[in-house]
Amino acid sequence: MKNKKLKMARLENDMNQAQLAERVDVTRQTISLIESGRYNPTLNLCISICRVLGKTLDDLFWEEDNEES
Amino acid sequence: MKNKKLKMARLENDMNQAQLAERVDVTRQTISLIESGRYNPTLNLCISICRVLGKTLDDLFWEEDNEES
DNA sequence: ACAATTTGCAATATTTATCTTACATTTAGC
DNA sequence: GCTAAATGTAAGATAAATATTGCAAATTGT
Repeated sequence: MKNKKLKMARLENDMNQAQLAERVDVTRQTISLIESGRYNPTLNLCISICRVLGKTLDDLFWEEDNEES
Repeated sequence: MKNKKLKMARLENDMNQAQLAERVDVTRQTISLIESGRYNPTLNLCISICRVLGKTLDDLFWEEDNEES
């Protein structure tokens, strides 16, 4: 389950993975793996990402249990 | 920085730490340390907690940068 | 098509979240 | 005040998040 919202928010902010990674002080691979849904990131990292991208946790990391399927 | 919101949501649901821990499949200590702000939990754990307590990530784990001080 | 940039991905190493066990402290009922 | 339940906390072990390096694949602009 890829994290499309994160990728879109990043692109809205005109950043590539490397730039976002530097801003939140992780490696590019970490960002890549979060976007591809293969990492289970730390809350603090999620918050840092949200702050940089001007979003909230719900915006980027929350999914309603009743997402229209 | 304690997580008061989490503790309050837990009490609203009439649960003690042990019960919440069992529901989200971690140990009581993990819940205790998250509430006391000493743990940096995993996103998936945060989401599990939210689901059990009927809250969202923003409800329990987000703080506006401009919280009135 | 070519070159440059961006992204995906794999193996190994390091750090950190979480577990296990156990005990101390606080809180609530009686 | 006593007792039981709830919570705080600590040390060592384990699992998982993240780093590091390097290269391959995909994307973009020319």
